[in-house]
Amino acid sequence: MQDSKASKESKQYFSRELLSWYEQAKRDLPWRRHRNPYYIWVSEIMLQQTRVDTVIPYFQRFIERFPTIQALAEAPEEDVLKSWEGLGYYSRARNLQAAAQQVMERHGGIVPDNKKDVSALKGVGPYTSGAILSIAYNQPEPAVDGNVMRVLSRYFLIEEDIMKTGTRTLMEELATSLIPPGRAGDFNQALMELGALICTPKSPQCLICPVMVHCSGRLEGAEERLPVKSKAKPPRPEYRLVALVEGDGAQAGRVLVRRRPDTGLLARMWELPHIPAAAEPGEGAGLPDGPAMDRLAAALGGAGVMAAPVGALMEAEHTFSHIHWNMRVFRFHQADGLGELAAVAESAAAYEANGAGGAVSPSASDDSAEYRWITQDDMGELAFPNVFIRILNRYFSSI
DNA sequence: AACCCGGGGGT
DNA sequence: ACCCCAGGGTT
Repeated sequence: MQDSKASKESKQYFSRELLSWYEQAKRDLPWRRHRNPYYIWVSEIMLQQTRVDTVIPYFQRFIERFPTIQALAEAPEEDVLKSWEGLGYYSRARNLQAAAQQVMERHGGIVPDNKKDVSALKGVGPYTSGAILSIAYNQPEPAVDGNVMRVLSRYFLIEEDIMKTGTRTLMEELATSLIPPGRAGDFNQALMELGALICTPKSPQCLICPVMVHCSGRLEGAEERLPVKSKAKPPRPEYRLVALVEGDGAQAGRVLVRRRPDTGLLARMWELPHIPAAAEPGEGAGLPDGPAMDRLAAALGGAGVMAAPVGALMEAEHTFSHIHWNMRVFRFHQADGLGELAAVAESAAAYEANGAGGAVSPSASDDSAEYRWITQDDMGELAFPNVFIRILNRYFSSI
């Protein structure tokens, strides 16, 4: 094993000094105020890929709204998604509620305290199961996240690529061997706390680090170079045309939104209607405004909404880890006048005649999405990804 | 073990 | 522009 080079003394020193440092340095975080397994579970799900400072206000609102596992299990999914709005990775919210229902049905409303049952909860993987078992139940399970891999790779001078599965297994074994008897919860949190406060990705604060004198990475001058991490694939660009349709008549003052499908990217979130601009970047991305709006109008017509183009509104971007959306937003006005309807029908006909329709936009028959006309106030009840909140807020504040 | 999925904020 | 954040799930 890689860590066989590390002396027993070095490991004992590490665990002892780290724990001692944590006692006086630990932050006062909302989920640390009680040892409530539900709070710890919720916090660990929110903390997946998300910084502590971002999570704190979300955690407090979430616990106020869903104080118990039962309350969460019985809540409308819409409310749970709304409370997650802006945090990202929305499947975490849907999985968390599904898992709360699992806990109600299979475990009498009590977060299970064994690895098999905790790991079976939706959205709970190796890291989160270890975190729950150690922090909530003080069981000697490792909780290896990005912080822990950074700290361990530096202290023990581990050069393996942390993106590889085998490296995480190695880290889990090492982390387990470091847990002081009876102190699993504090020790795991201490590791992560050190990574968050001292052993940071860039410019680590080695001079105030409680374990500096035996840190192999520091002694080798390698702390800035570690951990070794292979680069991820760059996100692929996608170009999308977005419609902001202002309502007319009975819908005056409202904007058209739709709900995304039950599965896949941003599942069940609300958004402005949009269509792919082109298969090839450059072709449709540079489409002149007129043809772009014609294509959007035709797609809206396919969804049963007659709308006349007003003009370009703004551009927006949205980055996922694997996709980068380049969005051009166009303003439309709901058309119920005959003249406008004729114009829409004409552009739709031209669009279909060009044969551009089938591949890039839903036809009337298969666009089963749910559409709604909303006011700015209605945004308070529906969960939108941030990019659409930005667009909607810009629009509503401009009129 | 490799690969895919997936939002946002800090610097 | 780049980094990376208290990862999970599927194949």
